[in-house]
Amino acid sequence: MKADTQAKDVKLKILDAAKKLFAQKGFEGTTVRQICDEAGVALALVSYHFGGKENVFYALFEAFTPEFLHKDYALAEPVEDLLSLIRDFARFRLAEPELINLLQQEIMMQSPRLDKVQPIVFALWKQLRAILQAGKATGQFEYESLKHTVHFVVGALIFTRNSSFFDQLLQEDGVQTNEDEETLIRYTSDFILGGLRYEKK
Amino acid sequence: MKADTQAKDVKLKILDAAKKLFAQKGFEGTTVRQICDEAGVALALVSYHFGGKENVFYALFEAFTPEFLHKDYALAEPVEDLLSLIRDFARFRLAEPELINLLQQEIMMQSPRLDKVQPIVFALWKQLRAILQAGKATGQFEYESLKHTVHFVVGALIFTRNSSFFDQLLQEDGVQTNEDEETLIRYTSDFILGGLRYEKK
DNA sequence: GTCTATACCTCGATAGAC
DNA sequence: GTCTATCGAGGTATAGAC
Repeated sequence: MKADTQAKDVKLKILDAAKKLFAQKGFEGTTVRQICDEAGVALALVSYHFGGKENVFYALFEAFTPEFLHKDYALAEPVEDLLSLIRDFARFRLAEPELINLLQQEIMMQSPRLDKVQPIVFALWKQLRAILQAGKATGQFEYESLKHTVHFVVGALIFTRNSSFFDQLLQEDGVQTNEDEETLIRYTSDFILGGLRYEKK
Repeated sequence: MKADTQAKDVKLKILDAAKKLFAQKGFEGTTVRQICDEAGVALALVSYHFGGKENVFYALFEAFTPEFLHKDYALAEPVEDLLSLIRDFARFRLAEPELINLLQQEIMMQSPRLDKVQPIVFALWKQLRAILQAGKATGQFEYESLKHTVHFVVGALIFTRNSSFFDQLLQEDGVQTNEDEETLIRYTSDFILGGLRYEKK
């Protein structure tokens, strides 16, 4: 019992460290040593608990995959559904920026590890795709290419991040830092709905 | 003379191979051996011609940086400027998808190599930022947060790519493959201008 | 379960023949 | 200028003490 608890703590410490480092330096750019140092545990424990660096990666997504990915949007109200999806995704991105970051890297480089993670992302994007189709059918959304529109929406959703790289360039305006979750969601929804030519009633 | 020509060929072969591999597997995930194999040259030549793997990376961006980044948009006509920028970027992305890919990876993971490449990207985004501001001043663009809007636009611009990862999911509709450059540019412009609530005259 | 010490491999870079 | 052979550093994974 006590042993189990200790093990869980260590596993969690490793996962947290790996999440941070993978996002920062990529999977290949991160060493097991760095992970264990960051976690404050011995080098051997990654292999002991996970069976290798690669399995840490997979465990990361199993542990942190959000529940909303399994949610089924009704498609009866495409606008409402899209707003829900934007909100769900924005919240996940705010809660787990490193995971989004890492995922985006892996997608970009078509990593071999993607095979196992693909279903998770696909679930979300298939829903987005269905919502966009439904919205076009009801005449509420206007676009020509479904494929490209999914790209645009995903791009807008995923790229909105607090990267110091950007902030260097972009901080120097209205100084509206510390905006809350709801504000960010509104900005995102406004832009995307505009891109879909949805007219607010 | 002949020696120079040969050297140039080898350097170019290495750059091409590195471009492809870096985009595919990331900088850290690519080995010098892989680069040389892909280029069909001996292992030692990366060090001989470039002085190390890291310098191959920098040479890549010096060699392939597009001229339009140095273009100055007039800002008298924000809509026209934005359309030009979208067009310029889309063309670059179609011509050099690997470079965009690699750049995005590096940005995501805030790589130490970014310091030397940062100015290139900043040049473009600063222009985008200025155009968005100008368009808001003339009342043609409508948005609340400049910072987030830049994010959205960049996201839409950068994420539109022919990735087999996406196509798996998205190929199965109108079967409008092989659309040309102009069509892609129109889709992108339509979405972004919509997001900015620009009303076509 | 956790640690240290180490085996074994592959990395980037270079020396030296051609 | 280009090659092969090799060095030293640093990678992952594991054996064995505690």
